[in-house]
Amino acid sequence: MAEQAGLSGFFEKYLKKEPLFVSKKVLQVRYVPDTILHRKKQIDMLASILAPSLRGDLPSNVFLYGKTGTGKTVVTKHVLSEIEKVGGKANLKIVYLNCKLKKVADTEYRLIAQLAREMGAEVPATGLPTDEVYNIFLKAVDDKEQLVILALDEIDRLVSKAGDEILYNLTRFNSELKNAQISIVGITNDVRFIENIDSRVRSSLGEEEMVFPPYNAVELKEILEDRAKLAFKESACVDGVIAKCAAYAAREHGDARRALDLLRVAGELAERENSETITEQYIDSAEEKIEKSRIIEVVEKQPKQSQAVLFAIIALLQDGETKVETGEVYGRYTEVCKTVGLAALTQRRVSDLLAELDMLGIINAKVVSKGRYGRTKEIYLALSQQILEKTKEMLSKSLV
DNA sequence: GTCAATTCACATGAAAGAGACCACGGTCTAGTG
DNA sequence: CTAGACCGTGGTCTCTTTCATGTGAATTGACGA
Repeated sequence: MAEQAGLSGFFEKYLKKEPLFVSKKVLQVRYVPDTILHRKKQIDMLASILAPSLRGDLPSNVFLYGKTGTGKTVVTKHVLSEIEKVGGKANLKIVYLNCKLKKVADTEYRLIAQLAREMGAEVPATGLPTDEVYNIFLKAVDDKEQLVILALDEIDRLVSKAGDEILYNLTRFNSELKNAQISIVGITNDVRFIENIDSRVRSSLGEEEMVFPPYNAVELKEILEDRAKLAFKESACVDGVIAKCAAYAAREHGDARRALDLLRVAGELAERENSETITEQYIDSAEEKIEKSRIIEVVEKQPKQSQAVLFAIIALLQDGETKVETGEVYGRYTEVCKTVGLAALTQRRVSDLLAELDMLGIINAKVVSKGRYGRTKEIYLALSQQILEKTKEMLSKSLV
């Protein structure tokens, strides 16, 4: 009974309390703000490149470069939606696709299938030959006279998985279409992306190029202030909180997305603790929380084999070493497999799994040559002690 | 002492196989009028 | 007669294995000073 009273007391207090957030969605990744700060130049440029589409002329293909959280996606979405608004005529079709989305557009087949769906055709998830899907797509597009602007976000992911043939095919579309025309906006995080691409494709796809520089701390601060005004009730943020947030994110190559995440989580934490204001201390906890949940989530999603490899690494490193080598890991890994009842993979495969873990930022691996004693990867864990404990706990549970 | 050859312990690439999934078309089966 | 169940074929996708080739510097051994 006492517990219930406590609970209803809690709810009452919760209701009485004025929420910190006015609008949480302003801080979410998907949110496209009305005014985009510090990207005026890019917006103008992209707009002027794409403007011919309003008159029914084919715009040049564009390539946008920039690290994560530098506003590429936001700018693109913004410009495209403005174009859609102004040129609301039926002969302009705008498709935005994120190639990173698993199961949607991360292979050649899926991308084309998804595009075809966007154009109103029905395509099964699998089972058809790829060129068949191409035909369906072409037919759907060419159905009527129209201009299609294709925005492909994180296109580098697609190419790294599916090869650059697909880009070549995309550029070829226009010559096979009678009624419609297609213009492509490619967005990539990888600055060297275009260098590694077939030259035929390069010239036709990269007619125009734009680079998005990272935000610096001052710019980040202004962006955060702008959003915070909308997101929180007045005077929710203590002085210096936003600056700190910006500074944290600026350290990570000026990633605005991360800065916003940080602010949002800090707000949530503050709210949970019934704090009237967001103080700097919440930013610190938010930073840790984000990191922690990111790691745990990533590790959890790994396949069993990969988890076993990570487990082996952790086990080895807890034996007192600060670094381990591929060979040692493989040895330990086979033992882990034996005790857990998992079929052990070849060393070749494990080597790839290690590379993946490295990519995910869970371990740091660096190739070193030790002369006569061979060439190997030196592997360090990239986790703080606290996160490590949690990860290990999770792993041993999941591996049983 | 110097220099090129050797050697280690993997890294890195390419190709191909296995197994899960799925669409499509043909055949079989049972239910219906 | 027909709708639905049930194959077989042929396709994609992911994860692996197999086979090949690459690689950077410590070590070695030949050589000349």
